[in-house]
Amino acid sequence: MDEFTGWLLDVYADPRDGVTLWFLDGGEGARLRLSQAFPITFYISGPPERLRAVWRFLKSQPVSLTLSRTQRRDLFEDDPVDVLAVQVEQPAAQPVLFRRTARDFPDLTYYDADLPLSLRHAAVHGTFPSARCRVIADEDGWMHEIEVLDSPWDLDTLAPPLRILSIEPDVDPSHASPRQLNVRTARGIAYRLVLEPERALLINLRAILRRHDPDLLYTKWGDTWLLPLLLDLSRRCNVPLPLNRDPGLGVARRAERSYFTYGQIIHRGQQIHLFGRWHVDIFNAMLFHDYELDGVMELARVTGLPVQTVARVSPGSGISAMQMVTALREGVLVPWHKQQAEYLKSALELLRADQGGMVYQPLIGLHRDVAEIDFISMYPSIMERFNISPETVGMEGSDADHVPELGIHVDRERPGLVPQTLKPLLDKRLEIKTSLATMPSWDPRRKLFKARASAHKWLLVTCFGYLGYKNARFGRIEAHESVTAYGREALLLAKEAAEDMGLTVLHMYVDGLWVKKEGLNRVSDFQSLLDEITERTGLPIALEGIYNWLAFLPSKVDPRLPVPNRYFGAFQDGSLKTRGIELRRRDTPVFIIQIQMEILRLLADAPDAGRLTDCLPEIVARLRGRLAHLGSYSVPLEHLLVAQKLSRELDEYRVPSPAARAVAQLEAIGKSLRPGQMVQFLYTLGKPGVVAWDLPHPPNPKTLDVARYTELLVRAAVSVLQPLGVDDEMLRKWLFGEYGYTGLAENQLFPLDLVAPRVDRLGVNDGLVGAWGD
DNA sequence: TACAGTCGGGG
DNA sequence: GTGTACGACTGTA
Repeated sequence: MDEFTGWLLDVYADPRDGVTLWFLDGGEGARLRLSQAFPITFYISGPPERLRAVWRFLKSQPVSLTLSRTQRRDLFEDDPVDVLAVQVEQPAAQPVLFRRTARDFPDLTYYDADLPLSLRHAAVHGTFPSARCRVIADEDGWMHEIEVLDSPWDLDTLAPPLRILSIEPDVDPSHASPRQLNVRTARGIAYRLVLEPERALLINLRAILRRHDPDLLYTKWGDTWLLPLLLDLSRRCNVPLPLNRDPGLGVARRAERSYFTYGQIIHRGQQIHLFGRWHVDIFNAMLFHDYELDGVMELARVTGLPVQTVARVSPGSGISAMQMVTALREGVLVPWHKQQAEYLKSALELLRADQGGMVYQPLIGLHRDVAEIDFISMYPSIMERFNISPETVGMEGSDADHVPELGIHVDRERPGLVPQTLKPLLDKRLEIKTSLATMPSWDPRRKLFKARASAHKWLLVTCFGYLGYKNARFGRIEAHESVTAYGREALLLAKEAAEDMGLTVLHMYVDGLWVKKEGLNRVSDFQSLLDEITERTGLPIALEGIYNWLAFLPSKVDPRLPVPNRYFGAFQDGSLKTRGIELRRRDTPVFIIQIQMEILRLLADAPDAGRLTDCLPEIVARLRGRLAHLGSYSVPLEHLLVAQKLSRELDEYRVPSPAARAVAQLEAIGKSLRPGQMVQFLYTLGKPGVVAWDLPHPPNPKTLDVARYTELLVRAAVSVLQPLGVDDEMLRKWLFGEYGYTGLAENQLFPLDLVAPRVDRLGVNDGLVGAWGD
């Protein structure tokens, strides 16, 4: 028997026997492959005669299994339910057996049937990717004991010394033909491998893989281009390529797909998963740019999902995974999730879709010294504090709480499944943020902590969608309604607190409010309000910042109407916050974004926030410069690209939108794009008015539709100058007239706290801002 | 003018 | 195998 301490890298069902676990030995640095017996149980309920039938069916299957009758707890039932327990000896055989059973007995109810193996292992042994473990194994490679030594909730953990090999082509393969691969180790050893001749490429790459034996292949376009290409070449040239570390297994491919979630279409390229080694394609990973590898590792630790999985899924699946582990540990049955795609709504979708969050009508115009106060992780905090969970809502009890507005009760006595899952997450996020607040800027851990905080943020943001959605395993509509009801109440309580202290509430939006009072403009001035709100609501709250100036914009359709989420402002530290304006949209060309940002920067850096109009001569001069650039075709074409996401197949477009015309050009040369993929194009003169990027011949800059880009520029400029009293006509005169900036008329000079004619205000509403008044 | 198509949101 | 918020805004016919 051998004992060692090391990091767990991976757990997967082995088609040969049991489960395979990979460890990084902390002592010698060896990578060890161990096996473990790990039988899997799933449960079936239904009428007795049907259970007898499925019993006979299962007995006839060529799978080693044990059947028994037992009772288990269904979260949605008061009493334990009678179930047939099916224990399958070989974990790799279970998914196949289950699919076959569900196909032949679709009328029965299945539990614990479709759970990722790593979650079952997490529930039984407390394991998670990169966990430090003490392991006892025999000479034949069978593990006899495993003890997890650290916790995913620890802040300071010893990270495994991973060997990382990054591979990327010299150019983006969807836009050009790569000629070589740049291969690098984390220690800085670099190789350049030309793609042809193919045999040489394979032999070189094989040597590199053997020499460095990486734990992680870190690629660009590895899922969608590189690994499929290498696998294909390897087969054709008959040169085996050890992409897997586990030599007995082939790589796992998952097909590309387009699917709907969060109200929009998403395209996922095909995926290549490896065994005994991770493959992460940073361009096929959702939100990767937000939290990078550190965030991926953190997601794997807290969710228990494999690294290769969390690198590619939305964090929402992570919350679902955590709930499943909680259920498994508590002995609660996990219902079979029939839909594979997740039709979830984010918090913001839900608050608009029905009885949702509080949305207020802001006071249009420019305001000074405004404080923004936000509830921290509002909806998760509410779930945790008020014990909101599918099984606690609607339950009367000795310690039941009354949900505001709804007239239903929430049982506070027994911690719910969802709050139980959320509590450590909320605690850890708070701990991370607290540490970051006191961590000096030079501390090397800052990057790691920031990435972790970002990963946690997304986990918490998406968890609300799972609670509310009826297709979620542990979803229940009353639970989600309770959360939004508590949320509205909290915001109203906060508003009352502010008004009781003599502040004006300019705006409220779901989990934040904007307040001001003459003479208050330091952080300490608002401390008593924060304390008061915390006191009244019991929820954590923070001062997002104090704006030197802040503008709430009117609707372009009806200038009398405010838009709840179209605003921008400059905080006292000089940073900007913008919502809803052109620079926030991903279909806005970089050229336009830069200009809008430049204007905002000038306004944010203005020495006197009370005289922002003093910036106008400089702004107009810069805009004229930009226009001259545009007119002389000296703006880089990349900066003029418009990128839009395809919402449908080309032949489903009923109107030839610019994006559709660009795709048609690409189709004509054999490049087809799937729904959910981005198409890039330039606006050009004449018909068809656009030219797709990625055509074989670069577009002629002289064909650019300068007038159209000018239009976009003026529009973006007016959006941000309008609160200073500059309208479209005025700006055009200054930009295209002989004299340039000629000044605002006396009566147009911007006064402090300029406010548009006041329209009626909206209090609590039904989530639909447009539903009030005429 | 009608309506088709795209966008955001969270920190 | 499934399903598609809602309001603001822009573009086409």
